[in-house]
Amino acid sequence: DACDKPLRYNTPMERSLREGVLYWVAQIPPGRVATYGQIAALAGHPRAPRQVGMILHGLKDASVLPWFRVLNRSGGISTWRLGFGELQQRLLEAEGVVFDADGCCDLSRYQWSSP
DNA sequence: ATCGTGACCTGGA
DNA sequence: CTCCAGGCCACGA
Repeated sequence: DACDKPLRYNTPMERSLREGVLYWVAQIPPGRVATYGQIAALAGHPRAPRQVGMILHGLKDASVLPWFRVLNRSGGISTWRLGFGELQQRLLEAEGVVFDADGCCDLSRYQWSSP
């Protein structure tokens, strides 16, 4: 597991969502990206992309999970306000992801599709 | 236990 | 294209 926080599962659905998010984010290969909505759908909660962000935000040990490969629907970074924007863009650029002047990358080129 | 907040997205106007 | 409403639920106080 990629999170050192004790897992409090109130319902099977929570278990599914949290574990699904951690699992699917870990599957994103270097140089590719996924969207919050995509991860939510893969985890079985197509209407809960917001919670994906919350779950990633709650990670204590973020180093073992490629959280930075998750972008918003326009291929942009949603973590500027939290101070992670610079880091996220730098990490992605180090993997070859190119951002345009608007701070977005071309999802048709970089978005990962699950096998 | 409740409550407010929020790394988001979709559909309709 | 923009704006708005509603969904969804983890998280921390």
